[in-house]
Amino acid sequence: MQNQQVLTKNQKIVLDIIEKSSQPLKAYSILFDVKKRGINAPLQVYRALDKLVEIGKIHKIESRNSFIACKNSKCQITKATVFSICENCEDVKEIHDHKLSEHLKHYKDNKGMKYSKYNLEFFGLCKRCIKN
Amino acid sequence: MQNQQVLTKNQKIVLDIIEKSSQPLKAYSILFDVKKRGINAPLQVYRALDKLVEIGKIHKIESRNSFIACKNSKCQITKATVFSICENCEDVKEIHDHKLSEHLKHYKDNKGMKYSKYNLEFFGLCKRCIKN
DNA sequence: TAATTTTTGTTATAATATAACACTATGTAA
DNA sequence: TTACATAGTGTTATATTATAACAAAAATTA
Repeated sequence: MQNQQVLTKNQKIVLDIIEKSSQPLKAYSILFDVKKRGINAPLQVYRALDKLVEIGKIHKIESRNSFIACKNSKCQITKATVFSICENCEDVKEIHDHKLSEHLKHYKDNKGMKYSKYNLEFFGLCKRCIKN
Repeated sequence: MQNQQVLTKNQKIVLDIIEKSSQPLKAYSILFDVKKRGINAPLQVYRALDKLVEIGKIHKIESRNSFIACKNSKCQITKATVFSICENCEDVKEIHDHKLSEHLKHYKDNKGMKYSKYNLEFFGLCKRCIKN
């Protein structure tokens, strides 16, 4: 199972930083944080990020160029992601909605495409930001 | 109606390039193309792109940092976009699926978020690339 | 062991996007 | 018409995001 794969030193360091953050982090902010742990160059971060995305430990929030840990350790959702993003405070949460996933997973168009992956981002205002 | 808004010179030039392309274009490739028409700097392109996205004439493909014209001139879909992307040939198409849009439009989570927008990108292989 | 693959570290650079400022055009309202 | 506000322009500089290329080290495999 790829999700149980052994991580290398750099991959662990980067994952650790991301998992400790409740919110998505940007590559260069990760770089800043990991400099004290011996990672010096952007490429070292990007390589770790690529791998972590590939094995489903983290996801990329495409519209924000940032990375968030996948809390759902059991199911390897590397291929089907749904996020909610508050456009005011930039709070991001991963959504796990069975009905929605089923709907998307089984989506077929009439163009003969074979889908293997999707990414959905909802934008709006979170509870807190609606009030203020 | 904002979709019938009068466009400025730069906005028209940029939109024209994007509409003539069947595939999404990147900002700097647009810049290259419009240099002969008097647009010299990235910012001029990005400003036009921002506006065109805002009024729904074009959409940004977030995972590709590229821009595609909205063919659907009647409905101003600035807020609800669905794309299919071939990971081999990078062919991108906008999907208009009533059932899917309805489903997404009415999606509610239990977090109290108020959604105003979404973007969905499906990835896979197109008909042609499956064969080859 | 040797061969192969993966990861690392490093420097340099490419690609994507915005800040700041002065100026111009356009719209609006007295 | 004038004044004011708003939106767009042109420009230079710079910030941010991401990858190419190469040599060396580590891990894997046969």
